Amino acid sequence: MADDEKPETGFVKEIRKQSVDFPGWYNDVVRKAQLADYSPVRGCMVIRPYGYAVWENIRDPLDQLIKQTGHENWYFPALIPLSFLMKEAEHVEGFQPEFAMVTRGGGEELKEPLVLRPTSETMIASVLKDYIQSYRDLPLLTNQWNNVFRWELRTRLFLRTLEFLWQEGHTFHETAAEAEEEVSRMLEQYRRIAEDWCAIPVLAGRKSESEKFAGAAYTTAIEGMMLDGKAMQMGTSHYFAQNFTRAYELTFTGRGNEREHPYSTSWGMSTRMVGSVVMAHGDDFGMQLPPRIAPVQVVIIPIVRSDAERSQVESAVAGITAAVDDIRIKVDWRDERPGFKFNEWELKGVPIRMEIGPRDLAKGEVTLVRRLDRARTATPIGDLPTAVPAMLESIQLGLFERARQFREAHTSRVESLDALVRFFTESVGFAITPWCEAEQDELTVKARTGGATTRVILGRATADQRCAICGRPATVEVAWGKAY
RNA sequence: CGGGGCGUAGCUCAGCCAGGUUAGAGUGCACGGUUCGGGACCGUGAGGUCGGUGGUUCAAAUCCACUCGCCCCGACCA
Repeated sequence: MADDEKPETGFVKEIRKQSVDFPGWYNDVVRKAQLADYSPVRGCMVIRPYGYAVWENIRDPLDQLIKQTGHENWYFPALIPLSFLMKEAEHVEGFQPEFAMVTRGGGEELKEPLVLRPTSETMIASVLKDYIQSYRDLPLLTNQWNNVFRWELRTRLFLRTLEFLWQEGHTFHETAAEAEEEVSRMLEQYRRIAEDWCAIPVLAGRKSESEKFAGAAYTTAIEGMMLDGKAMQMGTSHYFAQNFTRAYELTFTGRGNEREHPYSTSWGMSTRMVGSVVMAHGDDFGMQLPPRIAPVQVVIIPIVRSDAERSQVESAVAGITAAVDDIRIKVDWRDERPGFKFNEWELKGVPIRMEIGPRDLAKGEVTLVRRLDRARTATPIGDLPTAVPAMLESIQLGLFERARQFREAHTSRVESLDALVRFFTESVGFAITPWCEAEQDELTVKARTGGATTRVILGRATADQRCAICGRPATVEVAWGKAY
C-alpha cells in the first residue's frame, strides 16, 4: 500500500463489547474497521476497499485452487428467464421465495420475467446443453465469479445480504463416481481456504436431507464455529446426480453410442467468509486478521518528535521496506499520535505492528508487537527479513490453534435428547450424537433447544449405536448447532 | 412476516413525557499553534428540510394519524 494515503476518515472509537453484545460488536467492527457499510438499498451493502482487499485475499488463492483442480472460469448472464428456473421441481420450490424479478424493460412489460440469478444451475445447464455432445466433452469443469441475489427477509453485513459475491462451480461428468469424487475434491479445497488461509477450523461432511440444497441428491459443507458458539456454513459442495441434466434435457453420447444424462455438481463459497473471519478471530479491540489474508501484514508506526528524528526514522524505514520483501507492509506517516495509530490498526486487525523510534534505532532494533497477544519483541533490524515472516507464520498458526481450542472447548458428545437439550440450554457450540437420520428428530431438537439443527454428518454410526433422539438404531454421527 | 427498539450535524446521542427565543453536546471535518513510545491539547470555523406527509395549535423536533426506512430477536436462508 502507498505510504501517503489520505487519512482515514469517519473513525469512531467505541465498539460494543464482544462479551456483552456479540451482534452489536460484530456490526461495530465491520463498520468501524471499514470493511463494509449499509447502503441506500435495504439489505444490500457497500464493500469498502479494506473489506474488498480481504475478500481478494481469500478469492485469489481459492481461484488458484479451482484452476489447479482443472476448472476454467466462465461468465454467464445474471438475468435468467423465469421458465429456466421452473424446470427442476425441488429447485423451484426451494428458491422461488427468494427470487427478485425484472418484469419491465425498454419501457414495456416483458413477455417473460427475468429473474436476477439466485444461483446459476439452470442457466448453466441450459447453455452447456449445446457444448456437451459426446463423452469426449466430459468432464466439463466450469467456475464463475459473480454476484447473486436472494430476497432474504433478514439481512446482516457479509453474512446474509440480498446481493452477495461468490464463486459458483458447475461441473458435468460421465459417471456418478467421478461426479461424487469432484464434490469431495472441491469441499477439500474449501477446507483448505478456511483452515490454511482463514485459520478457521471446520467440520466437513454431508448435510441432512432437510438441510440440503434445493435440487441436490446430497449436499456437503464445511462448518466453522464463531466466537459466540454459533455455527457458520462456510462453503457447500453439492452432488446432483442427474437431477438437473434430466430436467434440462442435457445429454451426451456415451462410449456405447447410447444417449445419457451427465452427472453434475455445484459448489460455492462467498463473501460470507469475510464476516466469518471477523466472528472467528475478533476481540474487544476489533478484528484480527490471519496474516495470509491480511491486506496489511505489518504496519510500521514511525515515532518521531523532531525533524532530525524524522529523517533518521525515514531512512531506517526505507531500508527495512526494501529488505523485507514479499510482505505486505504499510507505513503510517499520518500526523497522529502513536497511541491513536496503535488502536486504529488493532481495530483493523493488522497482525504485526512495527514501532520504529529513536530509542529502537539507538540499539539498531525495532519493536515488533503481535496483534494476537500484544507480545512485544525488540528485534535487530538485520534480523527482520527472517524474523517477520517467521512471526507472521507463528501468528497464522496461533490463530488457528486458538480457534481450534475454542471449538474443542465448546464441543460435547451427548447420548440422549435430555443431554442435548441441556447442552443447548447451558451452553453454545457443537453437540455430537448418534442419529437415525429421521427428519422428525430434527424438528424435535429444534423445538426443544431453541433452534439447534443438524450441521454436518461426521460419519457412519457403529452397529450397536442408538439414536440419541428417538432411540432407534443409529445410522450416523451428526454435529448439532445453532447456525447463522 | 410476527415481537421489540430507533430515525435530531459525517458518526454516537441529549432535548420530546409537561409544545414557546436563533435546536445542543461529544466525536469527526477545515485552518493555525503547541504536542507525539497506548486513542493529546488550545484557538478559530464550516456543517441541520429534527426521516416523510397530513392534522391539532397563535406556535410542533416535542402532541395525533398515516407512511417510509433502519437495527435487534424469531421463522426462512450462503
